[in-house]
Amino acid sequence: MSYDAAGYPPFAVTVDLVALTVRDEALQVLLVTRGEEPFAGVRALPGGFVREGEGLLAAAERELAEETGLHAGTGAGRAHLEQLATYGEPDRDPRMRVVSVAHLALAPSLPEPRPGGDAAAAAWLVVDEALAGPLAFDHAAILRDGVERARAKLEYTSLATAFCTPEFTVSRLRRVYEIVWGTPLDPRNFHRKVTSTPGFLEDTGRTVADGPGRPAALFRAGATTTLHPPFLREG
Amino acid sequence: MSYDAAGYPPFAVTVDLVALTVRDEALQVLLVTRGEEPFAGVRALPGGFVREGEGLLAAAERELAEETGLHAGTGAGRAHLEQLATYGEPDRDPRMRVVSVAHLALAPSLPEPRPGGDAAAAAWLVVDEALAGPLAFDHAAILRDGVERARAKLEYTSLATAFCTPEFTVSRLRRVYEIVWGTPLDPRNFHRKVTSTPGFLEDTGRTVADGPGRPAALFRAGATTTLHPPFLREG
DNA sequence: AGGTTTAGCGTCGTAGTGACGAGAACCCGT
DNA sequence: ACGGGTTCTCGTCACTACGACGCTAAACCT
Repeated sequence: MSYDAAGYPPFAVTVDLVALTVRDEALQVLLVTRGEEPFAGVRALPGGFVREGEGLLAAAERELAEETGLHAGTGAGRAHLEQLATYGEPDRDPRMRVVSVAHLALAPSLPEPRPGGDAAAAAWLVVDEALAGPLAFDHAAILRDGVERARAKLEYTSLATAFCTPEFTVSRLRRVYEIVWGTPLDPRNFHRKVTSTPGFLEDTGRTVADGPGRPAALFRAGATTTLHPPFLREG
Repeated sequence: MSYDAAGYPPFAVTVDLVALTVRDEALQVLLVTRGEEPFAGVRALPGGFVREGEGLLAAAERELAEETGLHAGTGAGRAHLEQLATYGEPDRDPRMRVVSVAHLALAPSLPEPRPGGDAAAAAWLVVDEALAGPLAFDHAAILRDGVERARAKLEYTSLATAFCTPEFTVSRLRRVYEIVWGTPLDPRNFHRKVTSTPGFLEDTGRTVADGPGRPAALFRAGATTTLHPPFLREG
């Protein structure tokens, strides 16, 4: 035991980011490739040390901006950001005792990420493929927890709109649900559900024609954050 | 900035406990009275430093056992324990940079807590009264988050049984819901709901007579952890 | 014995939802 | 121009879940 003078063991505290988006009809996660040991060359969640005088959410916002250029909040070019869980098993990092506060970020489809920051090449990967391959540290478990959190929150919150651009159609929102949940949904029942939930969608009055078929009405995210009644999976 | 040789600022990491129980027809929380500055004499959530080589959940289990004698897990004399959230604003502790991983513990009604451990006198307090008075650090926010987590999880999990003894009646379970949610529930509809949800309750075949009225059937918690469909508040 | 209290079952009306039909409004190929 | 394909949107029907509430069963109390 090497407690310091203050009577407590020192820890390193990091934030890791589970940044999810819906791209190319698939749920994708932002991963970096590690440049140094341990796990050199292995993919990992983006993250970094929390700085002195910096809050946990602020550190996650900084990491998100460094890796993607996105800022937290709601609105155009903004991503949803929330704390996910904290991982601190003693042996999760072979170098030292690290406690990692994982955060979940949800964003609309983006162009390629900027490979800036201290991280190596960052790229969006399909979640299933990312979980099939090796991930550094306990990041596979963190990613699974993040995906499950996102899936669960689609049920009882309006969080799916965080995967959409500021204005979107009902079918685009339905594709988000289908892709994140991995199950097909009836377009007519889905339309009835989301349009009849008060405060979920806000009509812009305009329509867009995208490919064949009747043009769809354009909506914005409404003020409601929690869905009553919820929108449950697997009847 | 005083980064150490390894290139990261050192943090103290603690676990704090939001231990809830239903006692005397009220939702109560375990609080200690601080013996030293800062906040000497002020009530606080029980907690302490995470030790070297000790996991976060293990540290929470240790704190829970020290303060209440309860052990985590399911079954007789066991409490439900899960991670709640992590609080790490730079100024939350005036002495040093502390990141606190809060945990939520739910337990059946217990005798008075053991005042052992390094903490001062520990006692169960009604949650509303605890929130009315001053609490140390950001513990009021942590307590609010813990109570809200418990209320939300009663909706879609069988967690209410964690507030009950291993064998209990339907009306006892209903009282748990009513007390935690703070709303009265129709006994007949509640009875229909919980007995018709497969896997929620397991009949022991026995009954107990408690006060006036027809004896009630005794149940155990079933294998189901998630409720389908959920049991929603405020229709 | 009769009143009170709680447990447990049943009934009725309504909201929510899955399955599905059908018209509306666009695209495209001929 | 016109018909076929595609998607959006509204509607119908049956079934389930649930809130409100009546009623009987089985204990306790005086």
